[in-house]
Amino acid sequence: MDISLTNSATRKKERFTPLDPGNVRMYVCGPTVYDRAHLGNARPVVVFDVLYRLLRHVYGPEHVTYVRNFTDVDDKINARAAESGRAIGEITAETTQWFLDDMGALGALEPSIRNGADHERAMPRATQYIAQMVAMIEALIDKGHAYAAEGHVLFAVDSWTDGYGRLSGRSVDDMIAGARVEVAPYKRNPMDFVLWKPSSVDLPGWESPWGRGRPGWHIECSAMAEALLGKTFDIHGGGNDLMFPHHENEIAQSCCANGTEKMAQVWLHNEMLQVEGKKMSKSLGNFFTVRDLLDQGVPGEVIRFVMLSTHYRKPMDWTEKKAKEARGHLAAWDRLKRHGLSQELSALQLAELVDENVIDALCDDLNTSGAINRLFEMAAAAKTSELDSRQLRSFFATLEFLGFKNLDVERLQRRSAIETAHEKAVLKAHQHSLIEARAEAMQSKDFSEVDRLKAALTAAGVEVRMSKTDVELVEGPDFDPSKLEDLA
RNA sequence: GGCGGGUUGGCGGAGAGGUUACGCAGCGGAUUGCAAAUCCGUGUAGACCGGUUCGAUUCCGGUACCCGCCUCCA
Repeated sequence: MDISLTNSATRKKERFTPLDPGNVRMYVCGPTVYDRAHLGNARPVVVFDVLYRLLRHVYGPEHVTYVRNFTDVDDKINARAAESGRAIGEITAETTQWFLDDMGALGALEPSIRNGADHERAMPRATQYIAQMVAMIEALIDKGHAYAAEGHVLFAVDSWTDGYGRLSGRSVDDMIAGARVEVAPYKRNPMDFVLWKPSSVDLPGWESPWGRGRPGWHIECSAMAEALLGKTFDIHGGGNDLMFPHHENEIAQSCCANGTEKMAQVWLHNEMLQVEGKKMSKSLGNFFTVRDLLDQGVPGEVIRFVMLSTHYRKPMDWTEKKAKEARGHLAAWDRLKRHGLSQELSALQLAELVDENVIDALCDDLNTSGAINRLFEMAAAAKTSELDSRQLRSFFATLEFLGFKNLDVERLQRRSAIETAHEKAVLKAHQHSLIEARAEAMQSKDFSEVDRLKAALTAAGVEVRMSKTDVELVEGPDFDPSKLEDLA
């Protein structure tokens, strides 16, 4: 069961061989916490969640470490605090929890250290690693890769011309030619980037050998990755817009400070997300967050399905139509589950029931759309099998493995759980009267009473499904129980 | 200007050098008191120009068009 992945560093699909199969280590760049995650932010989370699940399946959950940071020191956060008058810590804590809630709704597992636990440590906050950043910057200065100037510390790209630009396929000369970088007078080379910058009293800052200041962007990932995963680890992931400069700079910092050849063995980058064929942007008015969709009644599973239906290295287009189709598929599978499984699968069963063809698809450079196609095949076979058949159990185990646990896509539109329970009892009563009425009507051939009940139920937003032997009542999105009160 | 990705049937979207992708929609049928759900069947492809080959949508080269990044927006 070999995994192959397209390594951005070599631009080739390569067989994945962990440095230490006993501890496969992956780092994914997490959010800067100043606002709700938008849909584009969700893509790498979902993509790398699938990879995490695959690695756990192949190497064992206790042999995989997945780290994803929260960057909670950044000028965007400072700006947000300044304009809102709120405390920075309040903003970052709130936004961090939003992120966890929203990504959890998408079925994403929380990162963890090896044993599937220790989520807190696997989601490090930049502000908890300032000391490690300072130490790394000092090492860079000692080795001649960085210099202090006017309260700043800068990385000297000319000190590492062999390595700098290798990931993104640019040379320092090329970049200078079309440079749009800030040309600060204290920079030796215009491409030099900030490792540390001075903070005025009104900005967050930490004491350092270069005075009170704060870290530049990039250094937090280098420091946290080293602290939690070591100087060289297996996989580093993120959106492809991070390839330059963020990842390029991370590599420069880590390799030069640690004296290593590589920061990560494999670099993975997902393509960007579009909305209805266009880049998502505030100016086009097609910008929305994951929470916006959830609030509109689009469940996380639908978002996840749409995300996984496009390969991670291709642009992914979010469209209403795709969301609608995804909802339809999940709803059909939910019906299949209610009729096909008499009980939930145990955790023990889950791992062994995961379909090998789905695993094979994922092993082939994370071919998630191939995996979904396999799901359709499995569903077709499962449909015609007996109650609790292996096909059915395997199908739903595989769905759960892929992060689709709750297939009830209409649930967001319904009332709270307590109300739902009450509604179920009400519906049960109506279901019985409908069954009786129909039985009578079958004899008398007078269906007026059946039609009356059915019409009333439909008007109240209940879907009435009649089969030869049974009557099923399902609350639809517009279900309003009050409309059933005067129904006899 | 530099770097990278893409172009498949009405739509979405894969794999494979030669055999049905699949899904949605459409159409036909079965089932059904009606309606759902479900089942069966079915048409439509591979941007353009060359090359390699017995044979390419699949490999190689070129052209056109589209898109992203290089602007701390993932």
